[in-house]
Amino acid sequence: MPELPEVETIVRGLRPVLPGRRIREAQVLRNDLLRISSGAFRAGLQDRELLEVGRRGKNVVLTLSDSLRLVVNLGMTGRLLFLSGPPGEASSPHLGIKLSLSPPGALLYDDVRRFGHLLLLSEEAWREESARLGPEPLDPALTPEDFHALLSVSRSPVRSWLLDQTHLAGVGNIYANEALFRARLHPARPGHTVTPEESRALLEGLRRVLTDAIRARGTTLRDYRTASGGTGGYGVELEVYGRVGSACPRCKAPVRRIVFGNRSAFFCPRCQPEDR
DNA sequence: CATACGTCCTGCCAGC
DNA sequence: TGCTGGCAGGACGTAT
Repeated sequence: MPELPEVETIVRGLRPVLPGRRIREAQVLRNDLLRISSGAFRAGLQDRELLEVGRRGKNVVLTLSDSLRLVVNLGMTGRLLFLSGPPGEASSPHLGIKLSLSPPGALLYDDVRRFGHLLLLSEEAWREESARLGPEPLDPALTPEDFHALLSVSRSPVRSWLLDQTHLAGVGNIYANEALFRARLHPARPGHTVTPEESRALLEGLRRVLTDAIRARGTTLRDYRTASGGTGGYGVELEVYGRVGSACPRCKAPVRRIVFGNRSAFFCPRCQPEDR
């Protein structure tokens, strides 16, 4: 899916265009993207103003009038697209939700696999949801000491730990693997064996990778698009993710792929030795 | 409680 | 050419 850099890119694309617009009408073409009835969803959005656009972890958070929150989680293949001007026949085969806006424009949610979902929550309900997520990796308030304290109480492989949104919010498989490469940590290292120095390097690597990816407007492997429909350019900068067999950019050893936790992990066996 | 694994869904691509 | 199996950025539910 869209991970933190992709969601942040979408948010930055929507921020200049959504606030100041009102939802004239909501259409639900795919019911299973919602956890409430489409009638309740449509009624809840109708005539609400769009006030703010934010992000928490991998969620796009739209603040509406009456402090309601429309929270969009894009799953693996979700797209959130803004169309300006009068509603054209913006038809995609997997269009799930369409919000018609005034002044004229539209916000579309499109999702091939439909692993994503949209929530319409009160301010209080959103606060509770948000509290279940871990800290934001780019928040300067998260210190290396905090980070190590969180990681070092887990017996999970560090790659799995990074993917757990209750530990840290926003990291997915691409950037977890890239950060581990930069920190020279084997993806299967149990969290509690990671030293303070190593976890400092991991947090630094993670922050560098995430900020570089935001600068490139994210990684488009296949489905991800920015809010205006563009692609992300970070794919060419990936050092290990998806690069089985190609030369490690540091030492030229062939990149390996292993599977655990039902996900692929990519790493350099020489730069990221399992034992230490 | 923490951790591990299968599952949801569709599409694409390599290999036969 | 056409089919089949494997794989995909996520996250939830269930089992242990």
